[in-house]
Amino acid sequence: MDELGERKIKILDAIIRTYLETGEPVGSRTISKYTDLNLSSATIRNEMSDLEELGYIVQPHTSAGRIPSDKGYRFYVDHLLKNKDKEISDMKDFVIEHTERMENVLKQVARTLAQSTNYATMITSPKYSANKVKFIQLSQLDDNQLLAVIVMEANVVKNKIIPLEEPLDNEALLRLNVLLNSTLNGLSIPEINLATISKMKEQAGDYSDIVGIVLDAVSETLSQEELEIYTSGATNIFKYPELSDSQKASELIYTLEEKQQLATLVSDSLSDEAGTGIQVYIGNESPIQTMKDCSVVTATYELSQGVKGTVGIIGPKRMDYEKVMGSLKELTTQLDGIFKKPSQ
Amino acid sequence: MDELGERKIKILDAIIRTYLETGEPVGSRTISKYTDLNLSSATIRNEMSDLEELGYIVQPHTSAGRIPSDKGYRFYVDHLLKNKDKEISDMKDFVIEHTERMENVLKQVARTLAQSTNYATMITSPKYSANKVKFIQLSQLDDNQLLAVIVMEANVVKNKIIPLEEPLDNEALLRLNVLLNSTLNGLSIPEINLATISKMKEQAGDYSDIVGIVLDAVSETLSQEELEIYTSGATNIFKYPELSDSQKASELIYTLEEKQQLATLVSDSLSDEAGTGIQVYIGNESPIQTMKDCSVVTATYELSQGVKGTVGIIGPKRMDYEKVMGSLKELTTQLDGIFKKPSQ
DNA sequence: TATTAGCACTCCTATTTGATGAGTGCTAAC
DNA sequence: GTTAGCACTCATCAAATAGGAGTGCTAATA
Repeated sequence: MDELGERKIKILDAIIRTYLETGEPVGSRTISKYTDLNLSSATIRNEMSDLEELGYIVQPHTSAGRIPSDKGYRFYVDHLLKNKDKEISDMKDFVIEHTERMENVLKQVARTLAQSTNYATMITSPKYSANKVKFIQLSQLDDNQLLAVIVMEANVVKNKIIPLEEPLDNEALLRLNVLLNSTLNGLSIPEINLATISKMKEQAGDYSDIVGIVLDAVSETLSQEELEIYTSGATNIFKYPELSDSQKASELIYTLEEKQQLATLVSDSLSDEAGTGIQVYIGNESPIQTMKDCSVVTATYELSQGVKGTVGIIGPKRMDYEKVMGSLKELTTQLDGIFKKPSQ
Repeated sequence: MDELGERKIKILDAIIRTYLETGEPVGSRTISKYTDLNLSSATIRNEMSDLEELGYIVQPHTSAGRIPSDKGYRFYVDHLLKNKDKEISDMKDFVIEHTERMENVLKQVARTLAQSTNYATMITSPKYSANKVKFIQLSQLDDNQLLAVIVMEANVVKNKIIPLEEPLDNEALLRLNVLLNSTLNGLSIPEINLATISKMKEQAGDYSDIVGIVLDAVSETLSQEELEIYTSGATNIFKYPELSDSQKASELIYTLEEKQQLATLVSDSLSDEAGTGIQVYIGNESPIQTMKDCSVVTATYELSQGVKGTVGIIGPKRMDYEKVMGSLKELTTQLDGIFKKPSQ
């Protein structure tokens, strides 16, 4: 970091900012005019030569201007980005009806974010692992089907239909319901362990096998922990020529469409370290191979009680980091409010 | 149709089949050798000239071979396609776990179909409008929230959380449950009309306002009738050069990602006319503007009792119609079985 | 010593040119 | 009615060419 003098830093900053705008390699003459350093292009050339040797910029080919390397971007993001608190005004299109199902809210968030940033976006459903069981109910659907309804603290409702050999009588159903609720309510998923289960089976007496089936279904349902991922704006990548060739575009869009790989961005991002909850992956820093020519910025949004999700933006390396990080910060604070009301 | 003699038809057939394979304009010499007509290229040329005048084929430019026009493709699909009952063997990769939630099954179907055809695919959730209410249950979630669970005949479960001013006592809850079930069970959505509703409110007595809220919620939930559309294999279009340029690819993928426009393919397809339930849109025949360079083949799958959905394949005009239509026919019959088991 | 002007050099990009070849349309002969 | 022959068109490709942006180096300058 200190290997750079103040002047070199200014020049690097200028190079990167110019490149972010134009996407073209930037030459010494441009910098000479762009900055207020009042230096001739020749001097700039010397400095640029140094910067290249230090690995902050690279030349796509001899006699071309310079473009930032991953290291350059990294330096820019870490040290040069002024986190001027973005005018919040232009982010107010994040007014989202929060009466809808969560699924729709998340889709809408992804879409809005994609439209306002012109990058591809992703958002995951929140992880409820720390969430507690609030209410369980078994009902006799018909002679050989049982319906289990499970409600978690955050009002997330899950259903499971359980096939049955023969119908349960009313009394048994009642007993099971009481048993399930009294035992499981208030427990989070990791807290439902073998001991709890065997104790329940014991108490169920004649119906222990049914309890077994039900418990299996319940735990299966709960631990499904389906990390839903929603993406939007995949086609925005066509706005950036450096990502638009068939090969790259196809791979990238495929990754966004198939989604599983995106999950790797989540776990990393949830292990938040800095204060902001914002992570930036530049080029090969990303765990996803097909995104080596992209930058990915992820943020963690947190609802109540450790219920966390991830929202991310995928764009070219020369993305507008300032705007993106501002948008994400803004969004994550807003998301908090959106989920206050009951939703499925 | 009868404007074409037998020989012209044979030549048109040969042109189209050759073009489907190669994607290149096909010349008179190729046809002269390819067919068993034993005609010289010169004769073929004359015939091709006629075919062009009649609008079945076009020349991309002077001194290029001919490619089929939309009219040509249409003729091919309507008259030349031998519906040889495809060897079913190679379609057996449609083994799908049917224990999963329907949403996942549909996603999986779309994915599998995309992989096996190398085209983009879409599938809609089935329309349950003709489906009947099987079971309704209200439960007291906590002091000011009611949980409504509605199960339809096909075991589709819906939940709705209803905010409440003050808790209901147990007896009232019981009465409401009985009332709801006895009145609504067995009714399909269109059958729940104003008369039914006002009658229910009457019977509810003191709780008529609560019944109102519940009914609103129920009907809202039921009529949500969200036509979910799932797509897959969007990036397959990059396998066809004629669709791969940035502009077209971007528009197409956007349409597939945003999905609403795809709904227009559904309503049309549901108004089935031919016996097969398979519809083919060639180029501009499609209601979707961005698909003017594509062909779209849709099929209607029908579960029990008028519960219908649409599955479709989007590819280049020179798609393998035989294979595609075979796959769809095969798939729609198989889908029938897949949903037999309970699913959410 | 740091800066700058000047210049040769590199190499990307766009444009031109010409050769090639596939394919056609037409005419005349079979 | 069919075919051979031939002139013509036009996309495609490769090589050649010119232009220009930008560099690195050297020598002069403050």
